[in-house]
Amino acid sequence: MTSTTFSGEIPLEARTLAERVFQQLQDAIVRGELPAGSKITEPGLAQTYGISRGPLREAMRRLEAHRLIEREPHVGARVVKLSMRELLELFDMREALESMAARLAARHMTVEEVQALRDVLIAHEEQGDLDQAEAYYQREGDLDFHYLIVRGSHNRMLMTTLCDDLYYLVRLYRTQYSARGGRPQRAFIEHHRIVDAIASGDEELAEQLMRRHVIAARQTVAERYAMSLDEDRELPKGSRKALSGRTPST
Amino acid sequence: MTSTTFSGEIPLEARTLAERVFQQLQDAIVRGELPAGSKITEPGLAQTYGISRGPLREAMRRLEAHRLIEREPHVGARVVKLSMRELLELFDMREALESMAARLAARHMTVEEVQALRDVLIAHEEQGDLDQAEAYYQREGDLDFHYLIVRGSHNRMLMTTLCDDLYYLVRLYRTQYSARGGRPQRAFIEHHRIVDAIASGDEELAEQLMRRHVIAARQTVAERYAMSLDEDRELPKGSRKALSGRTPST
DNA sequence: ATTTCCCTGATTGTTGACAATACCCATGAC
DNA sequence: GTCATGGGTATTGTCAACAATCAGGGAAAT
Repeated sequence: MTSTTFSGEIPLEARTLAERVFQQLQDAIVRGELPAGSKITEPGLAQTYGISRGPLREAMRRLEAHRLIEREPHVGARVVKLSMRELLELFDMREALESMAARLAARHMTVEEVQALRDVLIAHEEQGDLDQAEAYYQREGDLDFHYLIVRGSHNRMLMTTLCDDLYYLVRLYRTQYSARGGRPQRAFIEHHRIVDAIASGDEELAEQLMRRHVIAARQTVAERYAMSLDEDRELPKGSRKALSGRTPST
Repeated sequence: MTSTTFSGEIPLEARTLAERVFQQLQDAIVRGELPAGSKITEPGLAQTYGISRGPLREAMRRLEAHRLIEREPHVGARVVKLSMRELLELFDMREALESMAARLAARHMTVEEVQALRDVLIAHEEQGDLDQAEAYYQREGDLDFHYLIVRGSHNRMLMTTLCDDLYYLVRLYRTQYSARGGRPQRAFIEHHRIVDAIASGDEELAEQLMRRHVIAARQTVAERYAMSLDEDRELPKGSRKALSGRTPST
């Protein structure tokens, strides 16, 4: 699979060069092929992708707007490097927006959409039992769950903000901190409760459950970070492998 | 005042052409000089601003990312036209993000920042009493209030999303529907209560008050819209002057 | 030895021209 | 009269070359 199949919108095989290279770069960044913090040089990338600098610069402008790269005039661009502070900020954004999405989903989702949501949950669990090491699908499956809820909100602005912006940052973070899905069983339970609330049309409950779900994930990340700092203090010269292994799925 | 003085970030006199024309276009769209729905042609704008199409296209790509224009490949771009549905979606986004901002502001704002907030409120009220017809400053003053709270959240991601994206859409809506600030006295009261909650560090209350504040504004818009539809039905051939006059300030 | 200055190389910003695509309107067939 | 079809024109997409700016290193002065 070359393209992500994630963005929901049909790729339409990208009618324009700038569009295509934008998607390719977005994917490359999120997958870690372009490492976080690495410098991006226009002639280099232009040659790599076999295009001119014109469309490339337009693609970079879009990446900049999506917060995936950072530019400084006359100096250059680098792949964004999420600090822990920014990661926690991201969780606050998700708490606000996804809880709203859950409320709207409880209000607007059709029975077919709710069924699709349950199907994803089931597939997600089977995948998790089947091959726990195959974290890639789990990660995507997890985001697919959240993604379906956001779509269920029937709020286009919310959809683009979350799916086109924030979720790519989430994936970038998971790549950057090599975060494989953690605390799966608890997340599964929470997912089920959220779906039930949505299915029963209980807006207030759906919002509240999603809010706590995101908060719990945020807290786990914060605690793991504090722990990694403690380890660093105990082993002052030790190689710091930040937040490796497992971080919570949401 | 050429530049908006609103975006908070120091303009730095825009080191690059693309940056400058982006800000100019952003301002022109929000102020209604480029009418909503009007087509944008690249050679035309390039000549208008005296630049080449290269930087112009980069600026347009940024405007597209900020949802101020809409592009279709090989066809062209037009200034976005906010439908009532999208406007209500915008209010949902604001409810989610600004209530979060208010909570974070109650947690993080310094006493100096709270004082600046009170100063803006006072100036806002004096302006409102002084010259009620001078709606421009009132509009900006109102947004400045919300803007300061968002800054007080000390969450950069929230700041850019609200101040760089959503608030420009709010201003565009106000221009598009020629919405002069309405229900001022009630909004004033609500603003004061929000500030008091923030000053006392009551996160829960600040969030809740801001949420209701946005919801009230949303509801007023929705009611006025329904009323305008009724008028249209009573006067079937009548010229429909959508939502003219007064819409709520927030 | 350290600091300052300048110079060189490379990268970014900008431009104008060329190619491809889509809209518009006129022409013709039914 | 209405609809399909074709060419002309304007606009968008892309490219390669030119100008402006910045980073790094070396030489000279203190």
